[in-house]
Order: sequence, then C-alpha cells, then structure tokens
Amino acid sequence: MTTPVLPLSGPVEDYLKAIYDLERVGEPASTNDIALRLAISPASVSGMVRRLADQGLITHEPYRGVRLTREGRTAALRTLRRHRILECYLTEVLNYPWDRVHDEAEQLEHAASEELIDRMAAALGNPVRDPHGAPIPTRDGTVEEATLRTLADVAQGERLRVRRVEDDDAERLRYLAELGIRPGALVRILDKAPFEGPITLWVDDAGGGATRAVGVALAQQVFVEAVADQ
Amino acid sequence: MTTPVLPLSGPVEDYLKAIYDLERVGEPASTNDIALRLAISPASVSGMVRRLADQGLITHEPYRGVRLTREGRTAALRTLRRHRILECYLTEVLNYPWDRVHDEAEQLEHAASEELIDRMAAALGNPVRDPHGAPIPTRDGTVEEATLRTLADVAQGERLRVRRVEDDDAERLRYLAELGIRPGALVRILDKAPFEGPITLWVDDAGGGATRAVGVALAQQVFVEAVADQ
DNA sequence: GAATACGTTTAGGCGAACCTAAATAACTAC
DNA sequence: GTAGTTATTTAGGTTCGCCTAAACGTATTC
Repeated sequence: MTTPVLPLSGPVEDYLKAIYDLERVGEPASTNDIALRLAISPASVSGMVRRLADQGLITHEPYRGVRLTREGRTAALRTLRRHRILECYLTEVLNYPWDRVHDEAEQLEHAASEELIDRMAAALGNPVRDPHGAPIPTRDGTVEEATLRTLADVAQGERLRVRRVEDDDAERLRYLAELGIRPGALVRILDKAPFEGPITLWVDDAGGGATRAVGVALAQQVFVEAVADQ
Repeated sequence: MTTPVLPLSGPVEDYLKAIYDLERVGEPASTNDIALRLAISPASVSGMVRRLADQGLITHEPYRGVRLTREGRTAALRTLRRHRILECYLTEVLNYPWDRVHDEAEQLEHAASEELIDRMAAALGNPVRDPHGAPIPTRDGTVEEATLRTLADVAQGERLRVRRVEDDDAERLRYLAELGIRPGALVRILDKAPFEGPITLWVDDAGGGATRAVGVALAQQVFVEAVADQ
C-alpha cells in the first residue's frame, strides 16, 4: 500500500515541515505557532489548515490544534530529507558557508526531484546528519529524532558533546561558529547564573579551548548529549 | 546604471525565455507562438503580455507581436545562464543522463540563487557551452548566439561538425544519441531525397562510423557548421 | 459567574496565473 | 471589395495563497 506521491506546492510543503517540527515537542501545533513560524497571519493559517485537512494531510480539531496524518508526516519527511541532503551537498561539495546553506536549501527543496536528491546523497556516501547535526530521513520516510537536551537544560559540571544546533537563523549560526559551538564540539558547563542569567562554559577547541558565556535564549538552540567523563 | 534585479516569478521567467528564443529567429514573438511553446491558451498569453509590458520587460504592439526590452533580455539571459550551467553541472558532476537534464534544470533554474550558479560554474571551470551545445551567457548578460545552419539546410557532400541540438524533447535526444549525433560529432551528408525526403548521412564514431538516415523534421533540430576538408 | 484577554475562525478582498467562450481585428482568397 | 479563415483580445470565471477586520470560543481572573 504505497501512498501515491502527488506533487505538493511549495507553501504546502512549508506548512507540513512547520507542523512536523512543532508537533515534535509533543503538543498538537496551534494555529498561532504555525503562523509565527511561517511569518504569515493566523487567519491565513486557518484557511490553509482547512485545505490540508481536506487533502488528508493533517487532522484538525477546531480551537485545539493540528496533527499530521501518517500521509502528512511522510510528506514532511520527504521535504526534510531534501532540505538536509541539499544542506550537506552545498557545504561539502560546493563549499557553501555554514550560515547560508539553510536559505538556499529552503528554496531548492521545492524544486529538486527525488532523483537529484538521491544522486547528491550517493555522491556524499549517504550522510545521516546535516551540517547542523539534524538527522536525515531515509528515502522510505523514517528518522530517528533523538530527544536531546539543550544547553539550557543541563546541570553545571557535565561534560557534553554538541549534537545539533537550530539552523534557521544565519546570524545565530555565524555567532555559534565564532564561539566554536558546532556539532561534535565538546563543552562543559562552568557556571549557570541565577534568574535565567548567562551560562558560562568551556569549549574545547583545536588549540586548547576557551571560556564562553551565552544567554538562555541561545543555549536553548543548542542540543547536547552527555559524554562519559574520562 | 545597473538594472535592479527584482526577483521574477517562475512563470514570468518562462515567458521571457520563450520570447527570447522565438525572437532569435528574427520576427517579434506572436501570441500564438508563445502559447504553443508554453502549452497554455493564447488568451492567457494575452493577459500575461499586458503584465510584462507594464513591468517594462517587453514592448507589445497589439496584433503585431512582442519584443523584449533591454531589461527583459538581460532577465531572459540570466535565466538561460542558470538553466545551462545547471545542465552542465548535472551531466558532468552528477552523471545525469543526457536526456533528463533539461527537465530537471527547468525546475531548478527558478529556485537557484546567483551564488549557487556561480559556484557550480566555477567548479566546472566556467564552461562556455551546455551539454547540447548551447552557449552559456556570461554573468553580465552577453552571449554570442552563432547563427548556425541546420542539417536540413546544408548541401550534399559537405563535411560538417555538429555544434548544437535542440534539448527540449527527451525522446528526441535519446534518439539522436543513439545515432551518434551530438555536439562535436563529425558528419557528412551522403544523400538528400527529394520532396522533403530522408537525409542520409555518414556519422563518424569512435569505432569507425555508420550510415544513418533522418527525416527533415529531425534534421532541423541539429545545428552544424562547415569543417575544412582535409 | 461575569469580565477580560487571547487565540481562532469567518467574511470579504486581492493579485497571480491559468481557463473557456465570445467578440474583434487582420490577413487571404476569390 | 466582400467573405471567410485565423490570430488576438476581451469578458467572465477558477484556484491558490495571502491579507485585514470583525465575530466567535476558550481560558483566566476577580
């Protein structure tokens, strides 16, 4: 029972991606959240939500939010796969700077054919994570989305490895790169100031390492996992 | 005096490309020809023509056809550059089969940024012709569009080099490849049957060569230039 | 439980890009 | 030069994806 792959419009793909991402937190995606994420008015979202529900891509309980159907989820994952493989390809093959791949991939993901994506993936040796650490769905629509803690959640003292950073803001990415905070980097929290204050951490680096301080908002965009002390 | 590069929609870019191509023959592009080429109704073309004229991309004399303005032409050439560099990249780097690059490039050309195109071009050593022999416009919007004769125009006996083939029909491309007719190939016309009859020719090939026969319609899609006898 | 605040939906509109059907202009043939 | 064909335009309509303003539900607070 293969779902027929009818081509979806660019906007529809964007909605599904946004809903997928919002839903990942647990709660059904609210109209308002979708609107904020896509930078369009809530009223417009209401309209599109009706159409997506009609097409069977989401279920909608009025006033209570939206959930992807199985069909909607695989469509979202198809787009996500395109996006992330494009990001890999742009960085690794075409030497795109870290902070600019997202926007370019955002455009191309709606135009690239499945064949192109597969050829790019093959040329890269079928990567499993994109340059920002996000896992790449397989062709048949599965991902292991690890539930990672963020830098804002972990306790002082823990040794951590950065697994993933949010990629939707170029400026933020540039700043994180400056700090040496990128997937794979090893960090340790030295201090967390009270009242949502700055988090001071040690960032291992090629030439030794450095002390850095970040605010909570930024720390929440950095996903980490514990690393065995040694 | 640099023309501001406001982003054009996909359909608009397609219209400009089509008009550019039709105009190259000499005559201003007619509503009907544009409609045929884009596979849309003449009435729709009338509507779009008004909008393009309003934007200053074309001039329109009612009932007499349409011409690109300088601004329209550079916009067309920008799109054409994207298209052709994409074709090069897909063939040379990603090993796309000859007959499938056109359609893929047709989609991507509307989404790819100037930066991506430049990076691809650089990776290829700034090619000057695409895989079908079409010249690639430069970044500043110039091309030397050689006025070539087609296989249907030349006399019996001449030694010829294939310079370019029309790329807009995948099946035709597959067939031409089968016959060994691709840019760079050397051919000689052995016979032209009267009354628009088949054209018999000798096609040089790696392993010696072969005799082939093609109809006039096909011959008109193959552009050639004379080669000094030796 | 009434008042308020906030989130959501409905109503009504708009531009882009297509369509069909009907009207009109231009060319062609007799 | 009139008739007929063909090309072009106009008129009116559709869908998609957005908008603002107004109405409506839900949750919260006193």
